[in-house]
Amino acid sequence: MELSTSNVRDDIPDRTIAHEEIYKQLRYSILTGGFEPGKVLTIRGLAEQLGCSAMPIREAVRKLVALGALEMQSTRRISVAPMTKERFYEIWAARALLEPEIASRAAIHSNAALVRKLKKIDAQLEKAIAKNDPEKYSLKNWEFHFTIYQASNSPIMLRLVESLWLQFGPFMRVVTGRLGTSLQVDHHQMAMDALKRKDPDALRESIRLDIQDGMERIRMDFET
Amino acid sequence: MELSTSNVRDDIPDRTIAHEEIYKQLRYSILTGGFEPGKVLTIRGLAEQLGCSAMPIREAVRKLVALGALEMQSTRRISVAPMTKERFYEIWAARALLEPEIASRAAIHSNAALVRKLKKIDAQLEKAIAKNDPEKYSLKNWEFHFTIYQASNSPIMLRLVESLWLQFGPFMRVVTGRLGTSLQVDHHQMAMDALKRKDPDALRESIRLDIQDGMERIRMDFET
DNA sequence: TTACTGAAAATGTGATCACATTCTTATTCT
DNA sequence: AGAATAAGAATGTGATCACATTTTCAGTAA
Repeated sequence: MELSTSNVRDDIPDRTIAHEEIYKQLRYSILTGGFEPGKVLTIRGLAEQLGCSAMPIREAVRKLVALGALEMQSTRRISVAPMTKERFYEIWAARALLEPEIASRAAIHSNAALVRKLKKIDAQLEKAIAKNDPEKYSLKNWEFHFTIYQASNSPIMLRLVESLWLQFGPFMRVVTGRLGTSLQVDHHQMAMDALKRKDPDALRESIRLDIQDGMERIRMDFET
Repeated sequence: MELSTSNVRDDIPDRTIAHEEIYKQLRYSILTGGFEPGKVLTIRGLAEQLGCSAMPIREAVRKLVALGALEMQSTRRISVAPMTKERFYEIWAARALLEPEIASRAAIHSNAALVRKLKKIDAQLEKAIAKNDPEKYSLKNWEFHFTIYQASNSPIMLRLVESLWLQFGPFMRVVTGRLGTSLQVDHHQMAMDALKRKDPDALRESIRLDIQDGMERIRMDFET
C-alpha cells in the first residue's frame, strides 16, 4: 500500500542530512569564535559533543579542511588554522579583490525586501555592540555581508568568499573580543544606501572601506 | 623490541592516504576532461573503478563538492557540474581578478630552476598540440599555470584558483577537443620572459592576456 | 504508441568495528 | 632534576553493514 503521494506532505524536498547540519554548526562556531586559532579538534570529541556518530563529523570536517577553515597536519591531527602575518595579509588581499566585486553585483538585484532585511540585521548588530556581545556581533556582521553577497546571484564567487571568512573568522573573534567595535557601522549604512539606489559603484566602495577598516583594526592588534 | 628508529627509513613522513590519492586521481580526470559536464557519478561505481572501498571515495567526493568541482543535487545525486552561460562568465571574472594577482606574486620568488621547469612543461605542451592530444594539452596547461602559482607562496589564493580550474576544467576540455590549440603559447613565452626578469607587472599582464584569449576562445564555441 | 504504475535494483547516509599510527604519561636511567 | 623510554590511551582511516530514499525498468492500461 502506498499512501505517500496522497496523505503525506510531498512538499518537503530536503530531508535534513546530518553532516550538513554538523557543517553549519561547526561553521557557526568558527565564524563566531567558538574555536580559538590553533585549537586541536578530534572527530570522536566532536561526535560526542554534537551527539552523533563519527561519520557526519568526518564529512563535515573534510569539507572544512577543503575550504581552509581547518587544517590537517602531516600527523593527521585536525586543528583550527593558526594565524600568521603572511596568511593575514594574503586573506586581506583576496578579500579586497573579491568582495567589492561580488557586492557590486548585488546592487543590480537589490529590492526593498533586501534592504529591510539588512536594516534588521544591522539593528541587531548595533545592539550586540552596545551589549558588548562579540559572539553575536561576529554572527550579525557575517549575516550582513553574506546577505548582500547572496543577493549577487554569483554562487562561485560566494563560495570563494565563504572560504576566506572561514579562514580569518576565528582570529577576528579574538580581536573583536578585546577591542570595542564601533565604526564599521557607518560603512554598513553607506552600503544600505547604495542598495536602495541600486548603485553598484557606491556599494563596491562601501565594502572596500569596510574591509579596509576592519582588517586595519585587526592588524593594529596583530602586528604588535 | 623497537627497531623502527634504527633500521627502518625514518625519512618517509607522509604515508600515502587512500582518499588523498583518490582525490588526485579524480582531479586529474576532471582537469583533463575524463568526465564530461553533467556526467553522473556514483560512489560505488568509482570505488569499483578505482579499486578501493567506498570510504576513500566518499571523502574525496566530499572535498570536490566543497570546491565546486562536483555537484550534489537535492536528490543526493553526484554529478559533474554542467556549464551555463552565467557560470562561465562568473568563473571568467573570478579568474581575471585572482590569477594575475597570484602570478605577479610569483615573480618575486622566481629563480632559474623555476624557469627551467616551465620551459620543459611548455615544450611538452607544444608537443601535445602538435600531436593533437587534448588530454595531455589540458594537463600541461594546468601544470604550467600552477607551477607559477605555486611559486607565489600564496596558499590561500592558490586554493581559490584551484577551485576555479576544477569548475571550468571539464568544459574547457570539451572545447579544446574540438578546436585546435595554438596561440596561447605566446603568452606562455611572455610569462617565462617575465619570470626571468622577475618582473611582476609583465607576468601579471601575460597571465591576463592568457586568460582573456583562452576564455574568449571557449566563449566563441559556447555562445553559438 | 504513449503515459502510468509498482516492484526491484541501485544509491547516499549513518553507524560500528579493526588496525596502524600518534599522542600521552608514568617510569627509569644518567 | 632532566632527558630518554616504553606501555597504554587516543586518534584518523578504511572496510562493511543496514536502512531509507531514489532511480530504473518491465508490465499494464488507455
